[in-house]
Amino acid sequence: MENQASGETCQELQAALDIISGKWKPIILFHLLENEKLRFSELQRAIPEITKKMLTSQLRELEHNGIIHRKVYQQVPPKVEYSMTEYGNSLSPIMISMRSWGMQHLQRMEKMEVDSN
Amino acid sequence: MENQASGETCQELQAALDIISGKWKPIILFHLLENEKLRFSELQRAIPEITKKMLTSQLRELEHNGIIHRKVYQQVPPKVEYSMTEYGNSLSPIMISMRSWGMQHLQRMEKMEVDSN
DNA sequence: CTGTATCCCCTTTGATACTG
DNA sequence: CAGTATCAAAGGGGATACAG
Repeated sequence: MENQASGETCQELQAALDIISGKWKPIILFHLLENEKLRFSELQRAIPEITKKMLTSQLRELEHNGIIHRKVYQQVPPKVEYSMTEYGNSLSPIMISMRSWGMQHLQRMEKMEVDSN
Repeated sequence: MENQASGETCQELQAALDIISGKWKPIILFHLLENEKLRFSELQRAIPEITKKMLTSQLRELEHNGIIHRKVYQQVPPKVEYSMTEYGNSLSPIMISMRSWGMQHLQRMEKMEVDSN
């Protein structure tokens, strides 16, 4: 027990990444951070390539992790709104610094393309 | 062209995550951020569960992205040292904020376990 | 020591149809 | 509208053997 598996040496890193990374989570979070509330169908329109199945599963995971809130209106036809929780909003600093790093990275890549000519 | 696919609406986020996320990259970066230089075999010992194949491929990707430097000593037996590049070190703020968020998240999870009893 | 090359499995993702 | 169920496809990752 005193000698942890290395995977656990940076559990915190993994824990954070498990929540925000993946094929769809970043863009879902992006939209929910920008929009306060979004219905299921609005998210689908915002992310046309995603399937219902994937959208549902990713939203469920985020909800389960306490990042987003799912509000169901008991009516027909159904209406469900998703929004960031207060806890979810605590991810903002990370998201912001990643976006700014990523932006610089994309510019750097672009520049390297050009320079290699 | 004026109407981007939504996946591209947050390209920066994806770009950053592509580099730091994955099954092995976080822990590889973790070790290289803490150790200045590490040989291939030292990384293997630090991450016992990883296979050579995976370690090699992940290091290659990080190198290709300019995050780490690979220094080969032309000798027999071979010796290769990996280290963060200056550019790679620019990831530090992100890594640090992710670790601290992750740490709080783990505590929160733990607390919720307890509270549910 | 520092890798490559194969082969195989298994999870993740996607396509599609169906439902309350 | 907001999902679920099912099945098929794809790709990542592991085990192992080989190589410079």
